[in-house]
Amino acid sequence: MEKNQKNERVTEILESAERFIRRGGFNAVSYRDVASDVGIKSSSVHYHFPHKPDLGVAVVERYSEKLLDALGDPSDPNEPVQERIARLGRAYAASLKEDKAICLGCILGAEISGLPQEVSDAVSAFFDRMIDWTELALAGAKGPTADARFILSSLQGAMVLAVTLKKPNHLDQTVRRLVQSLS
Amino acid sequence: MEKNQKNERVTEILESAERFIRRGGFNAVSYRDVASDVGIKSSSVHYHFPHKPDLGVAVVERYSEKLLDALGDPSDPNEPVQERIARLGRAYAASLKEDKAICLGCILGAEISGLPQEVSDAVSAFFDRMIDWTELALAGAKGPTADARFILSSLQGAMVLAVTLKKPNHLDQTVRRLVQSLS
DNA sequence: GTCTATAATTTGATAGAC
DNA sequence: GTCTATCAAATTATAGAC
Repeated sequence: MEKNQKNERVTEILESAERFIRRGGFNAVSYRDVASDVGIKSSSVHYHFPHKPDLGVAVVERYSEKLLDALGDPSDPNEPVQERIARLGRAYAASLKEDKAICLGCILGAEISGLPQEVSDAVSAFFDRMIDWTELALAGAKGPTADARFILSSLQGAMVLAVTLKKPNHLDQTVRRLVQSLS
Repeated sequence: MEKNQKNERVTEILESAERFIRRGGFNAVSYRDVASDVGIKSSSVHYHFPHKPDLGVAVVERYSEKLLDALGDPSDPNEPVQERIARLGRAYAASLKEDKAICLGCILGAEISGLPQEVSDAVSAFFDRMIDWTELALAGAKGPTADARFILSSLQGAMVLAVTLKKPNHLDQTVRRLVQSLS
């Protein structure tokens, strides 16, 4: 009953930090901004996350679990392969539209060589987990797009183009294209 | 003979700034870093580019012309469609391996909502030009991957995954996959 | 846990001499 | 064009009171 609520304040901080990062990258989040967003002082944020890489890693790990949780079981035998990949695409599309920002992994992946090591390691681990999920989802699927890395990186790129050109539909079209050529 | 060399110093500054941006994003470049990289003082950089958005826009525009120059004619009738797209892929792959950094458009596209307006406009214009080139290159090509935006965004995402997982080959594999399903 | 206060550094930017 | 000198603001981070 205590461990269950997982610390309310920490969650608020992580949610705020995630928003800032997803809009402008790791350098676009600051202790002051997060603090005033949450309604506390920056020193209080330092209490929970002493150094900035700590904050970054926690944001990535929380995001990773949230997303994989939402994706659910990749190998439900009652679900055709196409539907599994469509589900992956919908998860990205939903978060793109709700938050009007690209995937956390995508922006931090793009900045990877400028990140503190601990954070970049967490981002790599996130991608590894996404690849595992997608490989399971694909099972023995065939077709020109039937590759976990290809599907994932195409989705990442589609999000970048969607926000850059302000065409959120480009992501949906990409998902359709990827799914249709699976068999 | 004066206008031809286009100002040596300005070029050095832009090349340095491009390197910093491509490694860590727009906030990862600073007047001081660029200055010491080039061997001058930060105030001298301000002389050429008074405000940071000026620098950002100039970097993007130079990159855009450099890349489109390297790509050459998208509609040479002696060249099959597959070869045109393979050429596009090789251009990205070469710069990924040489500079060990992703495309400038990709990282700035990912950060787009955190950029100064002038810079984000320049990035959008860059993508528009790349889409134009690719549409011309595709002509009336058919196949599940025969779409300019799909190809471009898949390449962008492939670069992100390639640097994140430290697998530069992922980009080459993506190019192959995109090309093979064109007809 | 959160606050006030403060330190040390970095950043974008300007004034004025050469 | 480049320099020295300088600034105001922002940033990460810490010490200590409540």
